[in-house]
Order: sequence, then C-alpha cells, then structure tokens
Amino acid sequence: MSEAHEKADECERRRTRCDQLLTAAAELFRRHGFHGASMAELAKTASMSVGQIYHYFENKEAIVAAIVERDLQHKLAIFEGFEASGKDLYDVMIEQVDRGYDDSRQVAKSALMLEIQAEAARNPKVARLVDESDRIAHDKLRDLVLKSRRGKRQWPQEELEARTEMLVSVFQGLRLRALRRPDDSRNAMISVLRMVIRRILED
Amino acid sequence: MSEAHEKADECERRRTRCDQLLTAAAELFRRHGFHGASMAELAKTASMSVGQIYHYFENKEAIVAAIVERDLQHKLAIFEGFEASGKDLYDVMIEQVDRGYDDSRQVAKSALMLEIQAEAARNPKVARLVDESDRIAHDKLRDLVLKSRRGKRQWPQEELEARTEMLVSVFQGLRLRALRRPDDSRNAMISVLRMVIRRILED
Amino acid sequence: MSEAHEKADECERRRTRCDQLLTAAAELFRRHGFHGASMAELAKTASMSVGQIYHYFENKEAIVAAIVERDLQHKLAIFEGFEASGKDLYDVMIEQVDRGYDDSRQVAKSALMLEIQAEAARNPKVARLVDESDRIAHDKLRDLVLKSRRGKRQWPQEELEARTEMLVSVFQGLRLRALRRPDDSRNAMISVLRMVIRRILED
Amino acid sequence: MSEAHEKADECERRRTRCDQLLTAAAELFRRHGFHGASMAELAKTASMSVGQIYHYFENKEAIVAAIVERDLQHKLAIFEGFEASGKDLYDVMIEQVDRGYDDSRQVAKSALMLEIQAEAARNPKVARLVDESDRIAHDKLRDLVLKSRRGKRQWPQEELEARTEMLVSVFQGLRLRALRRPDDSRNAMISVLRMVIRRILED
DNA sequence: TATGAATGAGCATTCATTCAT
DNA sequence: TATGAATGAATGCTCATTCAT
Repeated sequence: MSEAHEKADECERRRTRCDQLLTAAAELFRRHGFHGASMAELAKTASMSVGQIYHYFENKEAIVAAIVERDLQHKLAIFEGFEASGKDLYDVMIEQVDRGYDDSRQVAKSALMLEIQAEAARNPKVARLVDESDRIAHDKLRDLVLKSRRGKRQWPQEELEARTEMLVSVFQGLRLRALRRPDDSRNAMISVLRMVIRRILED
Repeated sequence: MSEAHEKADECERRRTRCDQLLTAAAELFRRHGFHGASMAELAKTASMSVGQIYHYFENKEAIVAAIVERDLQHKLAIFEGFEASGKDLYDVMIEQVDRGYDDSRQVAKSALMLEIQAEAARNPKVARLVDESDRIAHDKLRDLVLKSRRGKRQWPQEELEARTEMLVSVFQGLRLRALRRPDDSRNAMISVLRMVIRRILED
Repeated sequence: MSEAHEKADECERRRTRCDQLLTAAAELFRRHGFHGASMAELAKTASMSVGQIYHYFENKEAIVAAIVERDLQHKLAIFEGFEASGKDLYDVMIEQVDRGYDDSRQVAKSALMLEIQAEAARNPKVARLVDESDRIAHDKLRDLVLKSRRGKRQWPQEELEARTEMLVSVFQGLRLRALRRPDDSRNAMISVLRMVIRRILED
Repeated sequence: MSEAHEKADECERRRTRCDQLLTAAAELFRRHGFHGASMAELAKTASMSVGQIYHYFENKEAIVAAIVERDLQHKLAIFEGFEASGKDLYDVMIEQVDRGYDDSRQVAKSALMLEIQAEAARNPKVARLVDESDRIAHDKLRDLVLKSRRGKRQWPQEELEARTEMLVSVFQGLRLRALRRPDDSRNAMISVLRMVIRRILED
C-alpha cells in the first residue's frame, strides 16, 4: 500500500475511533452525567484503553467540547439544508414542523443537551464553549429569518433577534418537556406548534 | 411547659432546620451541581453538623427529593393564587406576561431547575418525583386554561393538553435561554412572548 | 473528665498523630523519594487512613513543609542551646566538634535533607520554604559568629557572612559525604574538621 | 565503503546519538527531577523516537547510570589535566580557587549532582554506581594530595584520606549552598575558601 | 441527641514500557 | 532498524457515610 494511502487510512481510522468515543461518551454522559461517567467506564464502552482516550482528547472537558462542536455542526447542517433547498424558512418550518417536533422528542439527545447545559451552569469553561456554539447557531437562524422577510415589512433589529430567540426557546423547551411527558399527543402538539411558529414568523 | 407544647416546639424547630438546610442545598446544588456540592460544605452553609443532616435526610438523594417537593408546593401556591384572584387565566397571563418573563430570567432559579432536571435524567427515583410534581402542576395549569375557555368554543381534550403543554414548553424554554443569552432585549422578548401566549390561548 | 482536659487531650492526641505522620513521611521520603512515596503507603506506615492524613495536612507538599519546619526548629534549638550555655560559639564548636560531626553522619537524616533539597530544585514552592528556613538558620548562626568576635577585630559584613556560610557549607558537605563514605575514620575526620572550623572562626 | 568502515561509522553514529540523549536527559533530570522527566519528553528533547531510546538503554535507570558514568569520566579528565600540568596540587588549587568556586556556583550542574545523589539514596543500583565513581575520584584526588606532600612531612594514611575527603566535602557543600544562596559575595567567599583550602593542605 | 473525625472506595490523569508495523 | 500508538497500573486527592463519644 502506498504511503499516502497509509496516511489517509490512519486519518480515517482516527476519525472513526474519535467518533466511536464521542458516541460512547454522549451515551454515558446522558445516562450518568458528566461527573458520574468515569473515564474507565468510558474506555470500556468505547472499546479503548484509558490511555488512548487521552491520545485523542486532552481531558474530560475536551470531550464535552467535541460533543458540543459536533452538535453545532449538526445544527448548522440542518440550517444549510434549509438554505440549499432554496425555499423560504417560513415555508420550510411550516412544512417540516413535524420533523422538527420529532427531533425534539428524541429522549437521548434531549437528555444529553440537558446534561451539557447543566455542566455549563457549573463549569465556566464549558459555559464559554456552549455560549459560543449557541451564538453561532442563533446568528445563522436569525439570518434565515431575515431572509424570509424579503419583500415584507422589515422588523427592527431587536424584534428580529427576539423572534429568532423565541423560536429557539420553543424548540429547546419542547426538548426539555420530552423528558417529562413522553406520551403527549403528537398530532395535537404539532398542530399547536405550527400555530406558534406561524405567529412568531408572521407580522 | 407541657409535654404537648414541647413536642410542638420540637416539631417547629425541626421544620425550621429542614428549611434552612433545603435553602442552603438549593443554593449549593445550583452553584456547584449535585455532585460538586459536598455534604461538608452543605453542613457549613446550613450551620449544622454533618451528622445532623443525616438525622433529617437519609442521604444526599433525599435532599434533592425534598427540594423538588418544595418546588412543587411553591408552584401550586402560585396557581392557587391565580385561582383565588378570581381572574381569568388569559387576562392574568397577558397582563402579567412581564412578570412571567422576569421570573424566567432569574438565572439562579433556572440553573437549579436545570440541575434538577439533569439529575432526574440519570436518577430514576428523582425522575419519578419530578414527573409526579410536573404532572400535578401541568394538570393544575390545564384546569385554569379550561376555566378560561368558559363561554367560548370548547377544545378537544388533546388540544387542551397540547396548548397547556406548549405554554409550559415556552416558559421552560425561556428559562434555559436565560442562561445562554442574558443580554436579550427585555421589551422585544416580552412583546413576542405576549403574541405567542395569545396565540396559544386563543382559538 | 472536665471539658478543658478533654480539649487538651484532643490537642495532645493531634500533635502525637501529626508527629507520627511526619516521622513516617520522613522515613518514606528518604527511602523512596518524595514522588516515590505514595500517600497510601504513607497512611499504612503511619497507621492512619488516607483521608486522615488530609485532615492534618492540606496536601503532600504541606507534609514536606512541616518536615522542613520541624528541622528548622531543631536547628534553632541547637543554636539556642549554644547561646544559653553562655559560652562563646568558637569554644562550643571546637569542644563539640565531635557531636556536630556525628550528627552529620546520621545517614537517614542526611538522606532526607538531600531529598528535600532535590525536591526544592524542581518545585518552586518547596524551594521557597527551604530558602526561608535556611535564611533564618543562617542569620541565627551569623549572629552567634558575630557575638563570638566581641573584643576581637571586627570583620566586614561580607566577610562575616562568608565565614558563616562556609561553616554551613562544610557541615552540609559532610552530610552529603556521609552517604558515600560511611567508613571514613571518625577520629581523622574530626581532627581535620576542628582545624577547618578554627580557621574559619579565627582571624 | 568497506564493511569495517560501515561498522565504525555505525559505532560513531551510535555514540553521537547516545551523547545527544544523555545531554538531553541530564538537562531534563535537572529541571524536573528523575521522576518528573518523562520518556516522551526526553525523546522529543533528544530528537529521537521513544523506541530508539530503549534501543540504546534498557530503561530509565540505565540512563541515570550512564550520566553518572559520563560525569565520572569528566571528573577524571580534570584530575588528569592537573597531573599532566606537572604542577603541584596545592599551588594549582590556590591559584585556581576562583575557578573551583565558580564551578561550584553553576546552578544547573549542582542541581543535577543533587538529583543524582538523591536517586542514589533510594536506588541501590544507582548508589553502587555513584559510590564506584566517587571512590575513583576520591582516590585520584588523594594521590594528587599525596604527591603535593613530596619533600614535606608525610601524613598518616588516615589523615591523608581525611584531608582529601574534607576537600571534597567543602566543594560539594558549596555546590549545595549555591542553590540556596545565589547572592553571596563571590570575593568574600573565595577569600574564605582559599584560607580553608590552605588549612586543609598545609601541616 | 449531636458531633465531626475517620474511613476507604472511587476519581481523572500520567507515563514507562512494549510491539505491530 | 525505527516508530510512536497502545497499554493499564499507579498516583494524589475527595467525599458520602458511619459511629464512638
């Protein structure tokens, strides 16, 4: 095998292992919390040695950082998808409100988000990471909201930000609620959610 | 002093001490997280000995449980207040939307809520407590929503529940966001929030 | 037993335990080095639990600090003894040169001194401690040297310091050498040492 | 190229690499201590791979051993220089007392010596090496002292050894003190040192 | 009844050494 | 022959809980 191939393979392998680790970490953090998940258990779950984890990540905090980053990339990809579709945000959100709702109902993902936010509330370093990631996502969404206003009455900057933020609040709120009320009626919730989103994005 | 009086005094004293402890615990859990707050520090903050804490509560978990319980009583008292005022929920919420918003911006309270929800995500006993508390509060709120529909078109049960739940989602979402975006414009947010609440509570 | 007695007993017990710990630590540091001695082994040697050690000392470094302090007190006590004897330092040193030599030949003590100096060379906090302790001892000795010059030609400040420092160098050098040459002739060494001390303390 | 040449080259290369490694190791041991210097850092500092280090040395201990050995060779070379100069030790030492003093003030060298002696105090293998090296150096110095007595009253064997040993003690003591008192007056110290050396080497 | 000293399991992290490539 | 990724035992330190006083 050529050297270049070997390097590419190496790189690929590394990414795979990292992903494996992050997935295991996400699961464990969600189940036991950031402090409750031990590096030893993490190693076992990810089928690695403890030492190897430290080869990929400087410390436990860096693992959270990577999870936050991965989550941000995921969100941005969704927004890109919105943009690439060429459709108006308003239309996309109304059309895909069910997909948005279903995403918020993923208990595992919601519990992980919760754990990360909780860790951010006690660990300033994590708070900074989460704030930064959050700001990027919020700004991206705001731009989409702004674009969807083309040809309509323009909102003052503060109102634009507030409407964007309300969208975020609603979806994060739904995430939280998913943990408490797994049995709520999907149809009824989606119907109310659609009304709310319309209200936020219309004049 | 009669024996009965002594007993009542004893009881009173016990309640006071417990409250003192729970207040200290809430503050510490919020600041350092459930894991980060040590029993020793808790004892010092509550001006008790460690041993005494174990006299009042079986273990650390039981303290979280008691905080959840106290929080529930607090929420119920607020709803009772609504009811006792004889006013319509819709009117009250629209009138007092600013108070509701300001409450959601209390970082300390929000962080504690977050910590409790996170603990519920990993500890089934706490989950059960939080679920129970949450269900009572949701039901109470739903009844208020229902009452405010008197003389108007009646909503099907599922829609009623969904609208109630959406109200809860929005406010819990705002709580979460308060931790990430302390600088959002109060006026703009309240204005959008008012629109959203109207939309949820109107036909 | 009266409360005062209990307290005194408590205090006494604490001191005893501390001493027990310091003695064990000195022995282990000497044998395995500061890093090679583990807290677990230290606990076992001192017949304590690991947790208890941390009740007495903030961390491992604090144990070294206490050893350095104890050593300083020991040195100062010797100097006080010189002073209290009312005799001239010169006479005392010449008379007791054999005792000074024998002290420098205590292999355990010398090895511990070595380990502490070595740790000081890599750990700035320990360096500060050792420097401070050393300065106090040097200054005390210098005062004794100065006193012994009463009625004789006065030495310039720098020369006074240099002679004092040379005394210290010789004794610390002997300590080091004790580890390499346990079999050197005591009589011959004491005889040469006496000549050297005379030379340092005479005009 | 002939095979023999290749072998010689190989040998040369090996020696160079070893030296490179030992120099790096001496520096790191001095700065972080024997325990504090990691093989990974050592490899990086010496521009080698970790594996290669183990090709040259069986383990970390063997590196200390080699440093001690190299140090011994260095000391012996100095003594050979003395001898080759054809001058009398007494004269040389008095003339060059300032050079000797300055050498003892090299903090880096002194710290390394200290670290090695400390390691010898806990590791019997290193102790044996250091003892061996030390004995050779002491004997060499004793021979020089003896030679400088030609034509003068001969000292008994034990006295000869003791005077030699006192010389060593003084210089090693000065080394130790260099770490504690970097600001001592050079002139005053050299002047007292000269007196002391004279006293040791004269009748 | 009230105390807080004592316990020791459990944690994140490091690093000498090995060995597949 | 040379590499450096992988291993996992060992470390200092914390803290929920117990229990002798």
